[in-house]
Amino acid sequence: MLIEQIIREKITQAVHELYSQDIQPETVQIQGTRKDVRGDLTVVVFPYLRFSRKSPEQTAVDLGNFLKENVAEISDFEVVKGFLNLVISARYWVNLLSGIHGTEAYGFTPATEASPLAMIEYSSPNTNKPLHLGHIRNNLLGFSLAEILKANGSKVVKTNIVNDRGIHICKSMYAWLKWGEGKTPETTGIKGDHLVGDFYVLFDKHYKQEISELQGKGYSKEEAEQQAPSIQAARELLRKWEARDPETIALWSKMNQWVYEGFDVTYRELGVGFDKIYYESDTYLVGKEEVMRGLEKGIFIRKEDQSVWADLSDEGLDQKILLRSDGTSVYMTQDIGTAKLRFNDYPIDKMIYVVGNEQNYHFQVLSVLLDKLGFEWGRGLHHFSYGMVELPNGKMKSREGTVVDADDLIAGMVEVARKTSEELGKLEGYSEEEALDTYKTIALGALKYFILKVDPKKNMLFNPEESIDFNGNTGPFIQYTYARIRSVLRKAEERGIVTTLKNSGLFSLSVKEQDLVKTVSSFPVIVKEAGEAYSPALIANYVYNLVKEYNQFYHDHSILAETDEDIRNFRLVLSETISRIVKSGMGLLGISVPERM
RNA sequence: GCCUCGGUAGCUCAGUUGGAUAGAGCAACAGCCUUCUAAGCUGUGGGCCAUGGGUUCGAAUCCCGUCCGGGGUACCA
Repeated sequence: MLIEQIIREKITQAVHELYSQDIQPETVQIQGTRKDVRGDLTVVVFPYLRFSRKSPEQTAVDLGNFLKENVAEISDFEVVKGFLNLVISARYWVNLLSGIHGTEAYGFTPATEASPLAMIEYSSPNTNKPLHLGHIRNNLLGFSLAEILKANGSKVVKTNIVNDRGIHICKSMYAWLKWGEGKTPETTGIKGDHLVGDFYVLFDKHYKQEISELQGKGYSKEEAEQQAPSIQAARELLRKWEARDPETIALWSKMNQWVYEGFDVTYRELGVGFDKIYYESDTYLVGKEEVMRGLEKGIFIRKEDQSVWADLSDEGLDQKILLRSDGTSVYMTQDIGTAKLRFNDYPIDKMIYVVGNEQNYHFQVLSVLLDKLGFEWGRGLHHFSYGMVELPNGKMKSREGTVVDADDLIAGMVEVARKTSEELGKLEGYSEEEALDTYKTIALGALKYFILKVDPKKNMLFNPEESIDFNGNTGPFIQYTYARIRSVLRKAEERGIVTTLKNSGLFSLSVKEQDLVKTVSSFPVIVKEAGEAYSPALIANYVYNLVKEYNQFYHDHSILAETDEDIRNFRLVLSETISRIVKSGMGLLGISVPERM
């Protein structure tokens, strides 16, 4: 049993015996003792003053004496300012570490047959342009969240809804037909998603030009936007697509395929993936059917112009459009259809949407709409809402060209990792392939950690001028510490050191060593909290703190020294345990750790 | 206007269910490579936790007001 639990129960008992009051063990407040004060754990005694009718100091002394007599692991206590600081015996810490060291996948709860199934939707790109930094945050959060939920004993299906139809892709198609000269990713050597994105930009360029020309001829802005030949042509393509015109469908398939091949490369670089991919072209009609069903049942209303609406004013929300006056579907319609298909396909207990906070209102509405349509899981939807990535001059806007392209960013990071590594003279003796592999691991570690360490719900800032750091509170810092521990362990093995952890209780532990065991032992709590709060940032900051503590320890203590065998072994086991926690913690973030760097 | 999220060091961010003297990194300055990897470690400076009230033994944390900023708010996705 953990020492905290023992203390809780004994404090409960003490309050009962000394002050004749019954309290709940869970309510006993225990926290780590401040670094500058003697002790390991601290009990807050203020809540018991009204029972004891004594000063905080006297109450703390009473309880301290009781604990010291009744708990073997408590070797001493000290009272400072009414806080009861308990000193825990070295024997306890050694036992604790030994237990952790012997536990497979410490802190992880494997899923069983009976485990709930969570479906996580993330990424969800449009097929008209390449992925950018905003998508990276989405992808990393989604993937990490899946890993965290798995670690907490959940079955997980990762899914992606690809927004593959609509006017946006028709714009790229039109531009390609008109100015593409038959270019393909093969003939140009350009990654498919970028090539299609280039035509999207090209479309926009011509479109804008046409608008200004029309405005010069006396058209209003709105008229010009409607009348421009390019947009007319794109709309015509959309009509043909919806009419299943074979030629249009073929072109659509071809260009989307280019994009998917491009996306796959980026996904692979990021290390994310999906168990099931849905395409909007397959789901939007289902959504329409559902809306029509709702209309028949009288849940929705049709206005004079034939548009279909949901009136959610009794829910404190507005009216929401579900089908346009021309009968075409909107964003909401598609999400209804996609949700229905998913729940047909899987026994989903929890549906999680990883989508930016600009969609908060949308998901509030979606939840209510699904509920009204009679899906009992509607209310249970969870919108994992995250803040946007901002640039120093504000929001990323694709139309203004202020986006940070995902592929460019990754390539740049790898280049910096390579340079830094070469300057430091690391990785000597590694083959070129091994080295490149490590550079990628470090680069992606830096990028992923940079994004995941921030509280998901907050907006975050990315400054492209200052490339992502490799020093300090960063992924590479954590990876570096891991690599160094692995190096120590390799050396120990070379020297034939066999580590058996003795608990003679004859040696004492430094404060740092106790702190490290304490921090390590709280890993399961952090994993659980991260799962409940859906927050990879909790894991990231925990791992950083652990590694920071270890680094300080590393410089103060010799691990391989032939001093006292028991102490040396304790330190080796401690190091090994920490390396394992670091590896699994980083694994929850989708960050791998190199054996050398 | 209404809804919603945020405001902590010059900058980027932490801050457990309300707990002791507010925590890191970056940037600046001063040290530390002959031991296990210096992508590191140690030290110095840097704070009205936006602001005014309230709740209580105790508030960056909870409640109310104000100011500033982001996002959303009926036919974009």
